[in-house]
Amino acid sequence: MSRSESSRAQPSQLVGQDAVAVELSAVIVSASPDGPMVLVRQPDAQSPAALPFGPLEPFHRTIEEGLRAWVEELTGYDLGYVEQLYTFGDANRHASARARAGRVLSIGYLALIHEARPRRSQNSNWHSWYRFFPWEDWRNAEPAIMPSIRESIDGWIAEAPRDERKSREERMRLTFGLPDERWNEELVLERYELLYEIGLVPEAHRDGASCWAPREAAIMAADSLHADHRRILATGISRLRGKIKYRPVVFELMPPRFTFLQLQRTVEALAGVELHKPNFRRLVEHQGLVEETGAVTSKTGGRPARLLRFRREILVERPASGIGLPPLRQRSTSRR
Amino acid sequence: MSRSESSRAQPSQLVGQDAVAVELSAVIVSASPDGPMVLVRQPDAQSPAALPFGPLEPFHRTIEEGLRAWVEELTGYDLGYVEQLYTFGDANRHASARARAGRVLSIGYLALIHEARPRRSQNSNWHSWYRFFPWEDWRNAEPAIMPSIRESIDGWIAEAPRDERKSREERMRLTFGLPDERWNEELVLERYELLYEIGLVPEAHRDGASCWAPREAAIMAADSLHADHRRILATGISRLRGKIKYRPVVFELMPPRFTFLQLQRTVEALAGVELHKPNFRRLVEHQGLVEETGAVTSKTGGRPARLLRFRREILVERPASGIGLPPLRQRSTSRR
DNA sequence: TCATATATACTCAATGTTAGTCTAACTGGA
DNA sequence: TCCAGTTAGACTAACATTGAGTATATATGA
Repeated sequence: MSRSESSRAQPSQLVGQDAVAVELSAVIVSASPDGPMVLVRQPDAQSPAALPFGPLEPFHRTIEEGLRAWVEELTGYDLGYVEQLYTFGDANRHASARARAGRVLSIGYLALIHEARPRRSQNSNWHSWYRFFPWEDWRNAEPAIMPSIRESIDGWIAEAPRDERKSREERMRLTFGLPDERWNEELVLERYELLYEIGLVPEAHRDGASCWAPREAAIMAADSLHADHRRILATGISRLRGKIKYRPVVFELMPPRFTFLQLQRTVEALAGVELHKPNFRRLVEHQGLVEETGAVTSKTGGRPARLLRFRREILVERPASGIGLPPLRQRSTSRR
Repeated sequence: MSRSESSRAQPSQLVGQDAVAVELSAVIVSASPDGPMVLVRQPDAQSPAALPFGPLEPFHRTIEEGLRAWVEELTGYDLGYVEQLYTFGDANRHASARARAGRVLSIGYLALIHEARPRRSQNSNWHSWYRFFPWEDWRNAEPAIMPSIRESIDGWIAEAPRDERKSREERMRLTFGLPDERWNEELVLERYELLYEIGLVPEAHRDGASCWAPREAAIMAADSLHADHRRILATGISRLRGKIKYRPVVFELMPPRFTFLQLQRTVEALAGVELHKPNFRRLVEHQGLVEETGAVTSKTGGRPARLLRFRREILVERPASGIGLPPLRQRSTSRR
């Protein structure tokens, strides 16, 4: 910080800095009967699995257009709904940044599509996102991996220096909700970051972060991804789990016609929690999010279900309406 | 798009691209009795006013650290609460990008501070953010500038090609809430973008965008800012207005001790709408956001008010609790 | 035909919200 | 000293929303 203030603050001074590589990565989500899926590429057996990504090129008119172009080229998908997630730039979290001692900015995007269309590339595959975050699926019961996570975190808390112990306990309680707190499904990124810091995910060791846990402890069923792509994916899941509550984005994932239960199962799959059926129906009806097509389907097993369609008009009527998961509502804590 | 897929998808390919300049800009907000303030710099009489900004440098360990360093150097403020807003990269919205035909990425951050501390730099000044967005302050009445905005937009709608007319009308209704819809205070960015597209803000002409309105129509009391800084500011206001509803961020702007009414006035100033006093008090009390200090103050005019302090514990108890402005609650639209 | 599975409708208590009114405690000026 | 003005703070009734449960309808398949 030696140069004078005024000489640095001018836009023209921006030119001379070291080259920055900008990488665009896409969390492309779809919903299948088996749960929420994310598109992952593995160009060849040597490379690690990765989200579809590519560098921002000079001819891309906007960042989003650059992302769309890369996804189209790599996977054949023509994206519909797209939103920017976050720009990451930690030097040490990116292999190629470490290798060339430069900086890589990683701009993450979230895209939602109907899975129906065929994919072009042999290298792209849909995976349940719970493959990468097995501790995030609480639909049926506590995930099988939770006890071992809890045990590791308990160890990390126990070995804390005295002054840090309480804050570690609180961080565990906040993110993983244990033992007395409820599960907050939106804190996907916060949970991942905690596991990363402790060293329970393999990429923490790969990145050379100073970890509490030994590399051997970091097995975990969770597969890791190229660079910071698992972090970007966590950001995408967090964002989507939050957004379905106040914007009608689920419908980007639904087929043109669907039943109430299909819609509920999709929301549950995304949020990783189960919902109360009658209340869910009432909410969706009450908000004017759907309308009947008149058709019914008998493929559901029992009584035939009405087929619904999304009321696109709602987007201009009340764009703020969403699905409103009950579990996240605030508990009042009266403190008179 | 000519090179083969696999050769482009590797991280090592990121190196060779054209230099990208990365600019970090800060929307630094504080609350004064006169309303919400934002820190704006004007290095010299020739330069346009700008948010504090500077390039990302190789020695910045993270993007956020780079931002903090720039703000510290330019303004003397040591930022507390900071969050990333968005990364902008439209080629034509940035003067220096046009000048050198390269790309400028603009990463915007939002920072909240107590105004109390003195500022170091002569070039930095606090301005009400409504100076840059006079149409956003609906606390007392409809802003004085609204009629002329409405008139211009009406003209833009009237001159639309037939097939586009309806969508223009809906866009106006959504963003500016007229004539029948209610005002949605969160759509700051959407409103600004509409005004930009129509050509009612001077920077649209400066950027050479193809505008409906002639340059002369774009006077508007609103002062413009360097590059896309007014867009970044709009993003920051939108984010903050949304966030006070579900996170206790207002308290970052409050002094250590404050009265209920001070808190309410601050929230109102940020949101640009007025609130119902008894309900606001009940909400804040009920959420456990504050506790009494035991002290009172008589400086408020009438009956002495109790001085409150923020309960920091709430951050670990329920980080999701916020102030919850009534005007944005959803209206039910029953459609049985 | 009956068990079973799913779809859909209805109920009810608890809780939260909206929009008010009413009272309390201070200041400053007639 | 007393009253008008001003702000603080308590209370309430009407209404809407939510959480959790139960009951009924219409399919399939043994």
